[in-house]
Amino acid sequence: MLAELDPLLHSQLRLAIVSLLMGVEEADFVFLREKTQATAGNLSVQIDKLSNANYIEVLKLQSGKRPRTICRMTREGRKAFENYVEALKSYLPI
Amino acid sequence: MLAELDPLLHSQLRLAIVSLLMGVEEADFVFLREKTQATAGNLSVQIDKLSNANYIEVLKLQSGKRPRTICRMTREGRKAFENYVEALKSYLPI
DNA sequence: CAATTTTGGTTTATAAAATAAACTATATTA
DNA sequence: TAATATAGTTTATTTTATAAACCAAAATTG
Repeated sequence: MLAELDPLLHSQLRLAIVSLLMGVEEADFVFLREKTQATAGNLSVQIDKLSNANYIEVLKLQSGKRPRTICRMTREGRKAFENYVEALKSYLPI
Repeated sequence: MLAELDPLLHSQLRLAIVSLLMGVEEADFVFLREKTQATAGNLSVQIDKLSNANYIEVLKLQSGKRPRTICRMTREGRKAFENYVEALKSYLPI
């Protein structure tokens, strides 16, 4: 009862990022910024943290065009999210 | 979609405190410390924050015996918790 | 086409939060 | 009665979140 809450996911912005990514194959920086309403700086930092933890995979494209940063969940990230959700349930009347 | 998460409740320890209090009429400091495994200092600080926000009501008894700090949810606190749970659902596959 | 603005970010500085360590006062025990 | 334990609070430290300042390339404008 009252399981540990993965601190990497227990943060509003990172949870939002992961929650969005769980629903799609992949999403880019601009999409995430618009959906989360975060500032670019904040989003950049949090994407890095998720990436360093290997919860998401980040591809930085530079194809003559403007840069494009594409994110997607890793298997490890999906597992972590599922664990987080289970852990959360121990706190909630669900 | 992706509702605001009340920062006062989106904290593992405070969420634990509130989650425990939601299940009972009242609980004292020692009970909360044992259940949450928090240090007394940390627990004390977080109880203060919840109390200052009027999410919980705190009674400090000094009846010749050792001190006894009793906490219980306020109506406002219950409402806040319910809102928080609803908001969380926008992030989760529930 | 040169200057300006916009886009898509990163880096760094600041503010806020969580947490533990140090401390206090009373009570209990040896 | 001296030592220890209990029930906390206060303060200092570490960590985290967040925004502001910055940068390079692309698009726009006059």
